[in-house]
Amino acid sequence: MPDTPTVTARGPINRPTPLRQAVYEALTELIINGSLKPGQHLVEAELAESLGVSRQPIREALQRLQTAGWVDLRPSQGAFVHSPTTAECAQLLSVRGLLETHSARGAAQHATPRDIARLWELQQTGLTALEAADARAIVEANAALHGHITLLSRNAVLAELIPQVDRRVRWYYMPIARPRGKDAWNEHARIIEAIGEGSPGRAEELMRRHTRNTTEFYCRQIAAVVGRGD
Amino acid sequence: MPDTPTVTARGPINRPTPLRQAVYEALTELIINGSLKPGQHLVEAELAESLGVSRQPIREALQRLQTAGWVDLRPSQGAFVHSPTTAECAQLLSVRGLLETHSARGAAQHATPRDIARLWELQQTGLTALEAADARAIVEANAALHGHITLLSRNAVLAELIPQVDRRVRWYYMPIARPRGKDAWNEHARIIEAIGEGSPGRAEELMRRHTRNTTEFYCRQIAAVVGRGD
DNA sequence: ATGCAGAATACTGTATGCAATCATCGTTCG
DNA sequence: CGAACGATGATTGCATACAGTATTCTGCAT
Repeated sequence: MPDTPTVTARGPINRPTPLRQAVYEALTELIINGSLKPGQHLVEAELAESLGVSRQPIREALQRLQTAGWVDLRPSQGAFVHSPTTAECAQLLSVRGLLETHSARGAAQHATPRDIARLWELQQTGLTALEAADARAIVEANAALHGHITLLSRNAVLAELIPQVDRRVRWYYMPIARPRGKDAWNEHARIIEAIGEGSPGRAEELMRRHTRNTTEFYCRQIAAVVGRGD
Repeated sequence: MPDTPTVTARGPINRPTPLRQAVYEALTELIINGSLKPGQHLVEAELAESLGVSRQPIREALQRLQTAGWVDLRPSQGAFVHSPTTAECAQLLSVRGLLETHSARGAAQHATPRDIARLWELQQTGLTALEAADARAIVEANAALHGHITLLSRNAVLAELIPQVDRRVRWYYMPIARPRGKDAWNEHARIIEAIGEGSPGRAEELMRRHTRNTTEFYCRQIAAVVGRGD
């Protein structure tokens, strides 16, 4: 590996991680895993004590949580965990599909053989998780694969927008939806092939169909859940 | 008008506007109009004194400015006005086109005759500004028209994402680009017609071409500016 | 003259304190 | 008995104060 210099270019880490960022991540985690339920009133003092910090980092984290759509911040009333509506979730899914379709096109235009190899690795990780029927690992592998495709599109704006949308989608659907299973990963394989061939149009179309399938899959599950009065 | 209840539903305003929001808006304005230049180091204490508030509202506003892409916040170093690259701007344009295309489709599905009438009003405002050759008014009318189409799509996620992208685009291009002129407004008219007919596919395609034209128009101007070494 | 080491400075990150506002509950009047 | 009013407790909004870190300047050695 001649491209391994004397100092492996680790990211400019070692920056003292600001407390507010740790708080931000802690709170998103608490929201995603359901410790903080939708609509719940978040009291700054409680969070501060619970996390062992002062109110200031909490407040700064809440600002970012609001713009990311995790909480609603009402003046003089405080923060409330955002309650997504069914309509909003459908919108999230359609927008995510749109953005991912675009990123697949970009990936097909910019990917190097090395990138493709990495995609196949991630695909294999997903297949392994699929065999083990490890739902958590499947979701994670799926996010990793889609995330890497976005990265390959070399589009900073997409890379910034998609995670915001994607995390919210996953947060809402995780409790009620099961991963799609083998079909999805077959579609992944064909998308990777198209990207590897450098066929933007083909990759775009395949991704469009893939996200459409995913959207329909989830919408059916929602309809079932809502239908039985849950 | 039977839908006018005893209490006209004015938005639940009159909430004491938090200082942090005023600061947020003041800073975006300062960035857009160039008082704060890209790459400039924003010192909290200076901003605080300049705006006559303490550092706390400044810090909270900076958090939101970061997630909105206006500033880069480096740990232990402070806030710097974001410096957009040419590549990033092209990406912003393409993503905006993507989102607006989607919103045009949604608008065609949901718009009422009353909504259409409003669109024609906005169109007329734009034409008036065009005749008066008032660049500022043209840009504003354009934003108003596109914004209303987004609103008609009844898609909260789009309504949340597009302004973020759009404002950054306008910020970067305003100093170097002139409005497109009559062509753009002819395209607008045809888009409104398609929305009025309730033809999602047609509205989508027209908007796609419109945004593509706009993107190319701006990219040519950039190339010209960069080409002459400015 | 130049490169480096060390201290001084300036700024950010965090904590705490106080005033203003909102929600809740008990009371009183119609 | 119901509804409006007022007091009280809790919570947010803002300001100030202190600690930690990065940058810069100065002086010295090479």
